[in-house]
Amino acid sequence: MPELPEVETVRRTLAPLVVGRMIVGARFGVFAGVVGTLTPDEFTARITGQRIEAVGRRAKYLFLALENGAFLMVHLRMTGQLVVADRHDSVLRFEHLAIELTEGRDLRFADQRKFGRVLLATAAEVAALNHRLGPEPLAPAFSAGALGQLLTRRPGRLKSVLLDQRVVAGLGNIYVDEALFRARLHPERAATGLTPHEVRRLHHALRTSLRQGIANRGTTFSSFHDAAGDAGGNQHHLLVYGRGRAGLPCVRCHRPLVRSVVGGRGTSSCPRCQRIEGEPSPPG
DNA sequence: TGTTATGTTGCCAT
DNA sequence: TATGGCAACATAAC
Repeated sequence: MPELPEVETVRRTLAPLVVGRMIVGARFGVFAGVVGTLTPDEFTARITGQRIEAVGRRAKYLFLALENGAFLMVHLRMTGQLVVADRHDSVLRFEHLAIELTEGRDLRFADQRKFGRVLLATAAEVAALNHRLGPEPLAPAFSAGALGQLLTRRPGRLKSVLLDQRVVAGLGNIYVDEALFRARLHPERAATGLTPHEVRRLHHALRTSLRQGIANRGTTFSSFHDAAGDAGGNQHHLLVYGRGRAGLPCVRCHRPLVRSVVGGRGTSSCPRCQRIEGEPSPPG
């Protein structure tokens, strides 16, 4: 679930709940590997006493800036959740870490599949990660021309290239499928073969899909919740994602959507509106 | 009850 | 070096 709009939704709900509060301790569940290679004691010792100064996002990463210049770098992967709760609230299902804050609050990290991580990172490590990632698709500098330049250098299928975080950062399976449908582009088109007009359509579609996701506070299928524990609403506004398997009708041409596998990822698309060759036909 | 799919990404082989 | 497949894990649905 957590792609750029979901992570941004967590950031927005988390920030007012933790910024300005100080870390006073930490508790661990059975999976201590959630913090990487540090032992629970090391992790706890290094963050205790630090005030949380800001909550930032880059791609699908969240960064909690600590006053000593270090960062707590969080990646939710598939099923990670970051929730603020009261100290005495019951342990969450799949809870691996509780960072204890002032005023009796906890920042809890839960993750059914144990892929997510809460890592303590230096500013240099954060800068290195930032350097490895492609541009933020909602940043003002991310123009259609910039997208076109990135795509011309990337062989491979369009969907796979868009999912590569080094090309554009923050896109995932949901929003790529949504954007490709909006742009009427087949996911298996060669990324280098788009016309300038198609690149402009894709650029607009990406930003529209992401902005809609944020406006709806993220897409919740099962596990995604914001830092206050609330589900998102964007699942009610998806055009194609998850709809190909059942062959639900295309909202544009009303013919059945199809499911395929592209780059190992389940993919929903409209075989009529998203053609591999040439311009798609008008609806009807 | 076994098989398959799931929002991500890093590793390994080619 | 770039790309594609798969594993990491737990669960739900078929």
